[in-house]
Amino acid sequence: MRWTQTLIPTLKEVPADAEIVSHQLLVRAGLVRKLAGGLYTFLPLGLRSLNKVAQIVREEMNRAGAIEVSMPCLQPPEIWQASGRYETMRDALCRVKDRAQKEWILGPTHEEVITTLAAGEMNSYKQFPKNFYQVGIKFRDEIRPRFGLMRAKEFIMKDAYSFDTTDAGAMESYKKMYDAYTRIFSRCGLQAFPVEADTGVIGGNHSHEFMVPAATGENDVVYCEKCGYAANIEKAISGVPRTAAREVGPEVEKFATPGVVTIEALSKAPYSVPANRQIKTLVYIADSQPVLILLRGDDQLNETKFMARTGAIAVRPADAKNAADQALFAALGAQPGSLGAVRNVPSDWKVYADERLQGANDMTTGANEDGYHFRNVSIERDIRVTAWFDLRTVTVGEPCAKCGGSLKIRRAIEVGHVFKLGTKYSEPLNATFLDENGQRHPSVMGCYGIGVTRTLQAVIEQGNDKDGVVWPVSVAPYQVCLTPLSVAPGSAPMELAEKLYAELTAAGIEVILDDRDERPGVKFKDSELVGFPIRVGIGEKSLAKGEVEIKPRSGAIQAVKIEAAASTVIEWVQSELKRLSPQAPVAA
RNA sequence: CGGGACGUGGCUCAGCCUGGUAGAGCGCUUGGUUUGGGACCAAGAUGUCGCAGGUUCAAAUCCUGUCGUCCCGACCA
Repeated sequence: MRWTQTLIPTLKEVPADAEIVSHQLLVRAGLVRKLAGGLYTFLPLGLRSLNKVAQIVREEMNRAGAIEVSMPCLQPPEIWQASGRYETMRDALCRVKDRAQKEWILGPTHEEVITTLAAGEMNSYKQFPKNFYQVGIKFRDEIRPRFGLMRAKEFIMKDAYSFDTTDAGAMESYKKMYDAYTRIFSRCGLQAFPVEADTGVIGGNHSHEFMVPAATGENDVVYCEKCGYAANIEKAISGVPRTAAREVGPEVEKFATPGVVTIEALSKAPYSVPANRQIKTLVYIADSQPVLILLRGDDQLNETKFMARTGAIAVRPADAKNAADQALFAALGAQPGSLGAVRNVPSDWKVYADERLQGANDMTTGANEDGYHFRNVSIERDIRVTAWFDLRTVTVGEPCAKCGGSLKIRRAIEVGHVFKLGTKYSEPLNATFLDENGQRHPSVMGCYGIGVTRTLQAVIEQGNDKDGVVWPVSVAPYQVCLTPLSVAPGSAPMELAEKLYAELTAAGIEVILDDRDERPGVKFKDSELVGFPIRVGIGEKSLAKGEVEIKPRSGAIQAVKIEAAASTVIEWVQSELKRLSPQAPVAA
């Protein structure tokens, strides 16, 4: 491709609406342009890189035995009602109406569609196992799209769905995808690692996310360097000890704490109750029902755990500023800051307590009377706890639950997610098969997603420097940029550039020839901004010495004899591709 | 949905407080000089100052509303 024949609108200045470096570079390097919030047009170079990620995904999915299909974006709401997600994912669904005012859903994911297909076509155990995948557009009504392609209203996703006859078979399918994902991200030059994850509204009972470490990521990952434990903070557990039991105190005692409405205030003089001897009482509304959540004063609630443990679909904290919620505080008898669960708790309210409080005594908590607290509280003696769960958020430095090592936390971008679904969709949508004995069973499913557009941006987020993008050769829009410093037809640099272009192209190398009549500085800066992995500089100066200049994007310029230029470039590209290919190939 | 910031030429921004002629740099067009790290000179084109009301003799500027964008939170595969 010649530079002048495509469209590469590079920008010197940082776009005002791009916050993180990968988003800035996507725009500055002329890869994408925004149409509206969360909606992007892919320009020629951006599309090339996107397609390369998609191609790597396809190759590895095929290698793992998955088969490609293509499903409609426009989906009937009926199948969403059947699975129950018409309600549970309601807020994330983009809905449209046709001329007859019939509602359609712009698919955010395709479990319902593929399961409907399987229900019709996969009726015998002899047809199993199968793993269907597609690469296509997904729609999410994101509350707040941000960071360019990272969280968009419309994006490209690879989604795969496996169907097995047994749980063990489903585990095997899961493992194949897990391995394929490892290979995919490795080939994209990404340092991605799997972590244990919550299953959210997708459902199922076993799940890993593939994370790319990045300060700008939207996820916190808890990990242990000693044993390799890693989990999304929404799921992570730790080995923190339970609250130390003390000698059982006397009766609960009320004491005045005028104006004290925070854990911190109570921990200071004259009260001096350490946060770890306080019980924090939160009022939540879970699926329209008020509940109390008890945590130790120095712990934070993990809402994802709360939802996962209780099965709640919609939860929110009661809001003292919300008139409707005031009735809840009135029922308890106090405002936030003086709440507790020792008395005044309506008998139909569930009280969930974090396991760290099990057996705790000599605790202090709100008295459900503004300006008063109780001390000498023994939680099992004085509080009606409906159920004990792990509800707290892990913090840095806590002991690993598996090995006792010190846990760390880092930010990361979620680029892939694998789920073992079980029969969550096959049962309601009647995806059943007959076994050898003529018995009908629901198929055992798994689902596996990769955010292709997000992966592309993650590659940039991980690969850049002050001059621009630093692409891995596997994902770069072009592998080589030929930069003749004179483009006059018939000039020596241009003649050689044309010759190298033909040779490299014939060898299967992807080349762009910068045939713009621009000054050298402009061409060098642009090639670095766009980030082509290798640049061949062809100017009168080096030609006079019988040489060209080969400059890897992240390495030093080297002078190479003209005769050796093409072979040097070819070898370099091939060795880079080999370096990015996974060490241990998986058998098909 | 709550909090905050911002909407001025294709891009980045100034001007607004204190109302009165719409500006700069980059980019673009033309000509010339340049030509190994984002050149220089000259000439030029490009704006209903997001939109709608209001105040005023007069509004980019003040007021109200609205739409959009970005950030934080909430929320979220």
